[in-house]
Amino acid sequence: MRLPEGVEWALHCTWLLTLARDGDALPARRLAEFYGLPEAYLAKLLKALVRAGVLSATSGPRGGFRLARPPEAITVAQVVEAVEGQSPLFHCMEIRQRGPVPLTGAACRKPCGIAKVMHRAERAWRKELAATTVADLVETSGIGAVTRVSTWLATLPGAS
Amino acid sequence: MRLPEGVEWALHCTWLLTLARDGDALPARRLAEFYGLPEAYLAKLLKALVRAGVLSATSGPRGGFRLARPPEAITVAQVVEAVEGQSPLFHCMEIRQRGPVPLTGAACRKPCGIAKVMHRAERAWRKELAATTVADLVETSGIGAVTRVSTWLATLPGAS
DNA sequence: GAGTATTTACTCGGATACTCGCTGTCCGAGTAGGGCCGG
DNA sequence: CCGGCCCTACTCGGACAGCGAGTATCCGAGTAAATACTC
Repeated sequence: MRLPEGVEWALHCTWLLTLARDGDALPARRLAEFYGLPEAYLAKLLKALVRAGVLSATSGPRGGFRLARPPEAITVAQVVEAVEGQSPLFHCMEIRQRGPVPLTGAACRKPCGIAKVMHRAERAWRKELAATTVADLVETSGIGAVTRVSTWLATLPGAS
Repeated sequence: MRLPEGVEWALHCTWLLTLARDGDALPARRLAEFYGLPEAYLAKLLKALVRAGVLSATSGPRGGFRLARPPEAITVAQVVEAVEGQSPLFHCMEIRQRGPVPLTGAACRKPCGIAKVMHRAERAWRKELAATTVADLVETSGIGAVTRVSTWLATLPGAS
């Protein structure tokens, strides 16, 4: 099993938009160009981020995407959930209720031990993702990564 | 994204084999019957558990699967990895090295902040899975689940 | 009855199709900036 | 020169194909028990 690659793209783009939040909005065309990604599919992901309230979109010339909230209020978990949907990694199929001797009734009110462990692990995973904000990502970015973005932003047509 | 359903099946079967470890080996046919699962596909998963050293298989009449190690020495993480393969949930594609202004050289020796967060979260996930053994699952099982298995095992042809 | 060779039925093991979600793509609706015209 | 109108080009938004991992399945190799036969 593997997390969709789009999660990584969404995180990188959100990080980039944080660095550029004082300037104009960046269209999907530019973001895809910067990271060498397929434009149309990246637009699909950014759309999901807009629906989740992480980004805001502007149509028309000089339009594009920008952060909908300050980066301190955007966690990595929220970006992941925006792309992935909020479906849990583990969904118990209740196979204990199947077969010739099904276990049903009051015995199944509580999840089984396997589901408990999987859910506990998933909570630990999400907790770590929620503990880091996009602002934290920017702060811990290497100086090389930041200057790389600044240099590229300066080459854009609408650079101030 | 969703974990494969086979992970759940493998965990339930390992748990069941722990309860039955004093008796005969259980063939995939019986396990699939008990949980109402497709026999051939379950056999494929059990095969993976054998390759991982979690189960041992015996061919021929009265053959089947049993635990290869005491249940205290089998963690949930090992069962998950046996089925899933040990590929990580998040694999950084290094998109920072792509595009018109690639970031290459010494700046990419260390993983980016996004990869760090994802890896940290994944370690937390695996740590929780490794903290629980199959023996723990049996101990915390409800009495209903245990009696259900005992009742069913008694109906088997080779029941002692 | 005991031992042995044979038969038999049952098991795992690997190789082979099918299905759904992630990936990738397209065109249409909407918007805002720029250009043109008239006053 | 200034204001208003129109046009254009650019953006997002939703709907439509392609591929790979997961799902499902089959048949062959191997084994151990049960059987039949012989002594």
